[in-house]
Amino acid sequence: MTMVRVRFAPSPTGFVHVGGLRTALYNYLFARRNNGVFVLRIEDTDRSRYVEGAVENLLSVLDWAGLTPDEGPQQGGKYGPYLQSERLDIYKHYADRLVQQGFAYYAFDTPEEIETARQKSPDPRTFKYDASTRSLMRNSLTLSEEEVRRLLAQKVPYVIRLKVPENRIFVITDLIRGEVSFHSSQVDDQVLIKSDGYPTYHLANVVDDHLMEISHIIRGEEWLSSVPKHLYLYECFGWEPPLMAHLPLIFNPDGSKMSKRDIQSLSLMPSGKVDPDVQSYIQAGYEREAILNYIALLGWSSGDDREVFTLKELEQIFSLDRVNKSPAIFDLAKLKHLNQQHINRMEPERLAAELRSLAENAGWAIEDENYFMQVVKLFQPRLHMRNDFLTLSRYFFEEPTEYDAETKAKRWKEDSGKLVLEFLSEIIKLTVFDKESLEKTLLQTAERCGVPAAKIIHPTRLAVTGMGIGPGLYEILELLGKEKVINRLKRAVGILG
RNA sequence: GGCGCGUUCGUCUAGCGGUCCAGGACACCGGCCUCUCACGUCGGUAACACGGGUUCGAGUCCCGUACGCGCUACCA
Repeated sequence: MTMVRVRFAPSPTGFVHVGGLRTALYNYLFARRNNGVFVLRIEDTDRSRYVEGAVENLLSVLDWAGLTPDEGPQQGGKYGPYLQSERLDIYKHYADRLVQQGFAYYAFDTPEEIETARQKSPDPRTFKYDASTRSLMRNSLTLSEEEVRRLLAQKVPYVIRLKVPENRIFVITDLIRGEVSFHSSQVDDQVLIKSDGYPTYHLANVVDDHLMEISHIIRGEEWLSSVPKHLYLYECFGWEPPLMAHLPLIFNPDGSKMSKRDIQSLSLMPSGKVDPDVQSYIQAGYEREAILNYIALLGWSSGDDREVFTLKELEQIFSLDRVNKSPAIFDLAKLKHLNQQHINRMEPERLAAELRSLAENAGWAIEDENYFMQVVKLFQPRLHMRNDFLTLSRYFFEEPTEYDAETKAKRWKEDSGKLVLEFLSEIIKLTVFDKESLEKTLLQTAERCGVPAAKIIHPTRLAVTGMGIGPGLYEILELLGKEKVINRLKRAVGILG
């Protein structure tokens, strides 16, 4: 059994796509599950699409996700370099080898000439540079040897094209889709080396996957159609192709492809579209584990009824044969649900640490660690997003300056001020200020005044927190402490009447 | 247009010929819990694209149609 080696091979286009992150995740999980190696290779062979900082961004997102490569531009490895732009001589070497062996040829046609040929062909829509047309073009198959030598010597721009044979059937056994076959008549003489000397994806990919000893290719379905070219390349080189698994695509809620252009700024789901940029979700405050968990579920399921998984758990149970074939639609509601689930299951200490840095970044001064911890515990079960903590728990750190108008209208009645003062006069006497005695005191006060407990509870909550929602009142009061509670009640009654 | 892939509740999915008048999750609706909001819990609405085969029996296998998506670049 040979070593499992997989790769994530993104091209740095400026941002990491949700689908790209899932591809990285699946590769990572497959490697971990099979004690294999996870390779990161940067496919930066398109100079026209070069984006400043794209590689750094990619690296930082992977790092954030915890999908650390075993080999890659940062960690190195014996199969490097891992940036294709640093491997140009390798591709050239292999392309030349194909030309020498007659599997590929030089083509000198300019884009304009090809366009002209297309227009003059019987059906411009189906025109291809292939076995049926290459004899009409300017290439080393139609030109004399001397002419070819002369053109090369004169540095006339050229590309190297793969000479795809006629009447062949290429069959792959995809790990997810089963057998898929293609007739060679539908594949064109793919450019291998562009006129700028850079390789195309197809050449670089095949060469690198072989040289880096990749055992399984796990990538998006958009690549399925180009597999025959790749298979033929492996054949020409005399190499064994890796096993392949083509993943279903991820779409917008309206069924369209997730595209960066669909999104204006950060607003999610403007019109049946969803932001494809992973960075947006990070910035929006989603939990790392929740995002990974969610995208893992887009195209894969565990087989039992469990859906909430940590990365570590996924590493144990992920398998390619539970990946399905049909495309998935990205659903923010489910992401949010999983986000809440992950916050809920987090170790309180860890959540506290996360929330503390969040709060401190927002300018909060946290003096009492233990107090902060108690507040966090109160809110953990009711946080859907960690950012909500800032608005929901603020009254624990500063006195409310405003009182929610809606709650005031609904809960603060004629007698509320009086009842709150009654309650206040009782709790002032308390020597033990815990939730049990507070509850007992409140209930007794209510009974003494002949009103339902709710008539005191709600106004008190509003007075102390400024809000109508939140954790249990007695827990809030206990945690705030006697002094603050007394001050706030007095102040609120003065303001609310 | 050509080629390829896909099609189970609104969404993610389970299902690998009978145990499926189709199960789970999100969302939605209702109940319980309860001082509120959540959490939790109980229940409800809701799907095998269509048409032919094969078979004693099809969501499950085959063919066709429709629809969707991908590829069809000197982009990946």
